[in-house]
Amino acid sequence: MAVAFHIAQFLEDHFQKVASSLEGFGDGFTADVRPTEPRFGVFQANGVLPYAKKTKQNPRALAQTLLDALQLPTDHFTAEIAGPGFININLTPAFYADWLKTFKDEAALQQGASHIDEGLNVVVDYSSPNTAKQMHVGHLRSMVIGEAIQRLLRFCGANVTRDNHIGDWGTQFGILIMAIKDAGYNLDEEHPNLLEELEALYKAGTQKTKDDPAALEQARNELVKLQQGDAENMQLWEKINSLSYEAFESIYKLFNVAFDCVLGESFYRDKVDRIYKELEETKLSEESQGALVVFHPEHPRFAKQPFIIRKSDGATNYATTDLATALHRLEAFEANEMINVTDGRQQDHFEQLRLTVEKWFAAKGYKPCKLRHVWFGTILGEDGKAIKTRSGEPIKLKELVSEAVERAYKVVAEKSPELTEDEKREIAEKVGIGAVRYADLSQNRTSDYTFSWEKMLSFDGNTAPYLLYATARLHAIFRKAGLKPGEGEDAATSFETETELALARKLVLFPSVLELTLEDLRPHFLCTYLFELSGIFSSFYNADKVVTEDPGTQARRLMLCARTLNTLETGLKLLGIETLERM
RNA sequence: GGGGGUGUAGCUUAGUGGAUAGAGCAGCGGUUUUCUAAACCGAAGGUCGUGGGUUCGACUCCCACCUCCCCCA
Repeated sequence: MAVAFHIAQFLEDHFQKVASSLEGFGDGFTADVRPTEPRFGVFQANGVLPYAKKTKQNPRALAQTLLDALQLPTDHFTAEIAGPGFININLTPAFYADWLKTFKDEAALQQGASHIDEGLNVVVDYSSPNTAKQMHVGHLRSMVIGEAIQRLLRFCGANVTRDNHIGDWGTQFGILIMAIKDAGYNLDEEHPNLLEELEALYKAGTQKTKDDPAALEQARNELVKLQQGDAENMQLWEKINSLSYEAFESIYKLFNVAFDCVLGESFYRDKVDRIYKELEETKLSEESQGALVVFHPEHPRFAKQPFIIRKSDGATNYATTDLATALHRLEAFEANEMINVTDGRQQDHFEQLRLTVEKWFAAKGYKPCKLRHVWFGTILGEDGKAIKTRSGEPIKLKELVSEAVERAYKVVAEKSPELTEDEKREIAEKVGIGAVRYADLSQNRTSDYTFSWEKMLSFDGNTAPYLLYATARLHAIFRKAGLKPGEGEDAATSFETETELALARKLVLFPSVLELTLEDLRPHFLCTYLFELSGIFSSFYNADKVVTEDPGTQARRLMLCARTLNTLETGLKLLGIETLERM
């Protein structure tokens, strides 16, 4: 019999199948198999309890009936009834060995996971900065969480389009173009700090429009000219955008992020007429106080609170562009799912968008598409308020990264002075950026979290350095043994010690964690798992010597090390974190 | 005013209706002639914001209230 990748799923299916032909069980029964605490076993089926209650049967007797009928292969599973009617399932050392031999490397894990989201065409919209501005700490979470999510989906078999929806068509361009012209600023010259300078110009321009009504008028004129396609303003706008894109790329390179599709809001500006036409003809939109809006009568709030798709002055807005974007994604990518990764303040907007798109697509007979808003909380400073620099500006990502790398470098230089300068630099970069990234991903995305250099760069606790250290130690074992991971396992004897079994147990739970992480697109579940795995490995490492006299013992421990390393590296890769062989 | 989020140990936090609420930091006590001690082991620390309710079982679901954050007018 082939070894199941997702053991909990396999057991669930098996329980269900057996129960369906069993007296005492009927339609409402679900076995509810899930990982449990080590002291109870590997998995626990809780479903008998509520079912017995519902059908007025004795839960323990019912559990016994089910257990008798299961006929699980005893060399692989042991099961027993506990407490009021839980069924605890344990795995045998032989099963662990079989599973670990089957799912031996990243390709095998991916193969196992690939059916989870097979056939799903999903567009993930993340990062999405505005041009003419530098990326700052407010852009961190969307980029980091979005990247992790798209990697997870891809790993699990989805056909993913990574879409960076750039804010390149805002009203800020009126002021900016005015300021550029006033200052005689030449975009064709070399500007090492271009975006900083544009930001300064924009700031000065904004102030000017506040002080001087003539300037405000001028800014409006520049915007109108741009929107009408004035050659000079278009050229300025294009230049600003292309230079902004270059700056974004340098950040993406640091964070190892790339996109399949990079389109600005401007791309959709000739596509909004169709939106108006279709929403009007399907009677989803209506005029309200001069604006074109969509109400959702079935919704407690959006029955009254309008989704404004054309303002009373005729201007389009985010809603219009987002609707056009949804249509484009449906038609260009045949998307069945669209994911937007933004902060939680936009929940209303995306809920209205979702409702509108669902009704609109249905009315037009388009293929239905699931819109998901993956939102996240705020990054707080140590004072408990949204993080800022001392002067009150958001922290630039560029500066955040240099500080992270610099801080990591200091630690590396102190802890591992024997490494070459190049090695220290490389380690500092991976540890620094990995730390920032992991700090963000390891917490529930819907919570706000407190940013702390000390905590994220600490080598204790649920941090990137701790996980990276575990991978470095694993590499060291193989280096010392003169083997590659995966080699030297043939003579493996049966897992024996408590720490070996604990490690094996954790390793086979990887698929359950993938499933959990994917369900709500919450990467912190994967982080918690990797942290726990590292902890169990560290205990094992401390208790059980790998390179040892007995060939059978050494072989089986090498196998555990190779799988732990593979799981850690695969998991970290899914989070977008680069791993190390030494640190 | 309406809505959303949040509240768990001194601090930062995890927790899928399931058994005795888990971690990490800080503080306390141990472990190294042994594959990286950036580690490991142990003890201590909790009326899970408050009050009700549903349930065999509630940090988890429902209702009310309170705190802080945010969104919409």
